Amino acid sequence: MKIAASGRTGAQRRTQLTRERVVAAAIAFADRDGIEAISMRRLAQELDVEAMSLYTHVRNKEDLLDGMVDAVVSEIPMSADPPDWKTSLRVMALAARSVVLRHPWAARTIETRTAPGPAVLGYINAVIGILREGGFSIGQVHHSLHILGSRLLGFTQNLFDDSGDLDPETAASLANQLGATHPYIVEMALAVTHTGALGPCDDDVEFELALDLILDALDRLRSS
Amino acid sequence: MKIAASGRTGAQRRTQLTRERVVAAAIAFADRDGIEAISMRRLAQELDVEAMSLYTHVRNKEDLLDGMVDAVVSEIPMSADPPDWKTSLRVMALAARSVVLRHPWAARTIETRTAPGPAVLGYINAVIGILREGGFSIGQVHHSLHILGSRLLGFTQNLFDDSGDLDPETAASLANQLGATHPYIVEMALAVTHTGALGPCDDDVEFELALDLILDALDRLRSS
DNA sequence: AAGTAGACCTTACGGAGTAAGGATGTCAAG
DNA sequence: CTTGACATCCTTACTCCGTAAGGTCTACTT
Repeated sequence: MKIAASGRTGAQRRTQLTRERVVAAAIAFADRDGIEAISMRRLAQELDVEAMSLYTHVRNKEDLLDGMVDAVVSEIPMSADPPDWKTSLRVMALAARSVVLRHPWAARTIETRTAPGPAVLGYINAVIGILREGGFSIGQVHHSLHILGSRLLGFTQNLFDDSGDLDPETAASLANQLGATHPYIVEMALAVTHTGALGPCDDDVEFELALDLILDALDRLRSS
Repeated sequence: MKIAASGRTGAQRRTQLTRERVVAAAIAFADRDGIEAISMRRLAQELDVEAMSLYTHVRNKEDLLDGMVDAVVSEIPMSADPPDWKTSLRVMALAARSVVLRHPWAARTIETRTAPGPAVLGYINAVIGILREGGFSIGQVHHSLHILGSRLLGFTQNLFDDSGDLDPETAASLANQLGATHPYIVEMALAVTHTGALGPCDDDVEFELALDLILDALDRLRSS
């Protein structure tokens, strides 16, 4: 019996609420007032709606954050025809950085995500693809991802960590699904299993390898 | 008139609550149940005390987290007499990593801190000291910190960001205070000001420089 | 004995996320 | 035109959070 409820013709109150509109509003809100300003109630207010209505389009707040991150990542342009791997990667890293700088909350939020969305998968697939096409072996690509670290976003670290603990059945079906659109990710993921070409990822040796590469780089910086 | 309150002789209920005990309990709790399990109420329960009692020893929850991070950083051993800069840094990075791995919540929590505690300051001072003694110029040290990035903890990024926006007066007194114990930090901080030897830090060029160094490192990795 | 200071407790407030269920509108089948 | 399924949005209510305000108790000083 609220005025607002009876004064309009139901669903077309203004424009239909959708997941996209909710996520977009959340991003704009976070850009303006910071990520900690986002609560379901306040976001709802921003959309001229009650808090619980958001749950029609978003499973919960975590899901909302997932959506925000994925939307931001999808802003990163991907060059259609890449030159050599090095400039491709360079351009990509700079593009990613500029996008993340447009959304100051993004870097921190990305690091708290656990499941990658479609845009994130596409992005990672592209990165791996650049390296593979550039002549890197699977093992070298794996090392490279560890070395690049958060430099091209930050969620690459934990991406393949769980690939070991799902049964072979679902793993195979998942690989088939992804294989069509994200072949490089599947190749990488399959290599980083107990039975794969690389075996399970040993974070300790990866860290040491990356560290030594960087220390050598510092050495060269020193004598220049 | 509660039983718990009258059944003991006041302050020596078990052992006095102190900031150290509160922080230590919080760390143990977070190690066991994850950082998101920590609430003032639950932590108080863990210490057999009411929530508000914690505020006698901790300004607020942020202060508690600050304390936790600083305590963890203080666990990182620092070699008394360093050999060459490269192995010193290597040992330090590996030590830092092993400490952070003992506290899975630490990496993420560190990145949300804004003000460094004494242990963090000591740690950063030691890192800069290693590089300076190793023959790096101030500018080279600055670049190195950007390149190392989160590899030796993660909070180095934003440390000097605010050094520009405090008036010269307090800056000078602060420099004097710190100078005795943390000379390398002061040297670095003074260099990264508008009037300092390096001028204000341009994050964009720092990022590009670090990126290019890493891409070159990948290049060498590829042909090996 | 009286006063002071500090450690700890009680109560209470506003805000968070979200479970459960109700109202209202759209639309297809009878 | 009616009916009923379905989606969207709202209402209410619950538990938990951080912490402000003020009370009580103990130990120590004077």
